Amino acid sequence: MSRPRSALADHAILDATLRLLERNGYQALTIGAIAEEAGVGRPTVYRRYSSKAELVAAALVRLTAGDATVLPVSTRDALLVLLRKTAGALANRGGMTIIGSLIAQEARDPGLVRTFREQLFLPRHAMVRDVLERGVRAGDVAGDADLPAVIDTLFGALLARAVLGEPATEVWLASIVETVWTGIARTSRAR
Amino acid sequence: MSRPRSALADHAILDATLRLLERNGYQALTIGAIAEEAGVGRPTVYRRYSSKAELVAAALVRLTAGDATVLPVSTRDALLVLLRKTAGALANRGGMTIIGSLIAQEARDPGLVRTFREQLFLPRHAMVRDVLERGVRAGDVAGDADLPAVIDTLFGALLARAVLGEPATEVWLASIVETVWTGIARTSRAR
DNA sequence: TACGGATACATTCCTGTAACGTATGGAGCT
DNA sequence: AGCTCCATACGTTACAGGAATGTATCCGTA
Repeated sequence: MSRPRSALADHAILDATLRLLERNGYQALTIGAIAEEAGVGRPTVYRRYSSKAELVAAALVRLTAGDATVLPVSTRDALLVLLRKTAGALANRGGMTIIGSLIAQEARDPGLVRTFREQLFLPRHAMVRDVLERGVRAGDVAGDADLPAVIDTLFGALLARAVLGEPATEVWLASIVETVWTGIARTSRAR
Repeated sequence: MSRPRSALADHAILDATLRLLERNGYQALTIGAIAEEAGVGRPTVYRRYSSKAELVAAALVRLTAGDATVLPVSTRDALLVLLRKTAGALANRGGMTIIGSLIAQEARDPGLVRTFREQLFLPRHAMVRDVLERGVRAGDVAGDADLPAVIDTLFGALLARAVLGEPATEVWLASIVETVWTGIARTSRAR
């Protein structure tokens, strides 16, 4: 009734959570460290979130932040743009640290992992799916192509690269799209 | 020089480490829990390994265990077999828990992550690469195909599927190989 | 003789809550 | 609009509880 929660503290806490999550992963995250990083008292954090999982779930939602990029008309170029964008999110910041530590949490806290998938993965999947479906209608993409499989290979390549610890360079991104686009079978490559 | 270390305890410790690693991930792993799971005193573990990282690194080496499967002559079938095998290793046991938790450890312990890559990833990559190169020589695979990119898409698809929390069914495996093999571009699919 | 299991120990870290005094902003009145 | 009031948030500090670490000690054993 008399003093509202500080929106500034709200923001600082979620921000600090994301920073530390990228740096050290979920398991190494502590409420105390978050409070310190946010320049906030520890009770202030406990006042808002009753558990680390709840706090992280709230922080993940902020990470979505749809940029709404304008995509090229060419299906292939659109795929490249989307892939490049995701690669940026994975590499610049400790994206793989977040993903890895959350996946490892699956057995102990399935709910958190579900939030993570819904917030970070499904939106991107949907975007690629839209592009592919548009491609099918436009005649760029074969009508019998298995779209979910294509999406898995494209995003998966990013994951594989990150797991190997090598950066997703522009050249590499191009060859991934090229590979998926064209296939590798001799007979299918009209050159 | 009078009493040798018990090889039985050696085995039990490494086994217990792997079991707990699959179940809870690296960060949640504790020396005490390992000792208990192995039915061994805690000092017995400390006597062999001076740190958790060292112990896990030793355990990862045991995980390699080359089966040396006989591969089909058809390049495409060989890829499917290799993929299926890796999918089994990823799903049956908490493979993704191990991978995720180790990747999240990259910032704090790069050495451990390196061991993990060398022990678990590079061997499998090499096998796929061999199959692909054989395919190129046999004329199955286009000579200008980007082999590293192909490997990334194949293994990556497994990772993507696991991150999404969906099982890698036989049908799904087939469509991944089909997709990478054939490509998705309309003009390149000779049907 | 050194290992093995059991137990004990000090140390360190995180948790979750409680207490304190300070600051802040909405409600209600003039 | 300007004022006072007061419930409540805030930061700091402190506390008890739990858990893991790494080492030490004991005694039985190969």
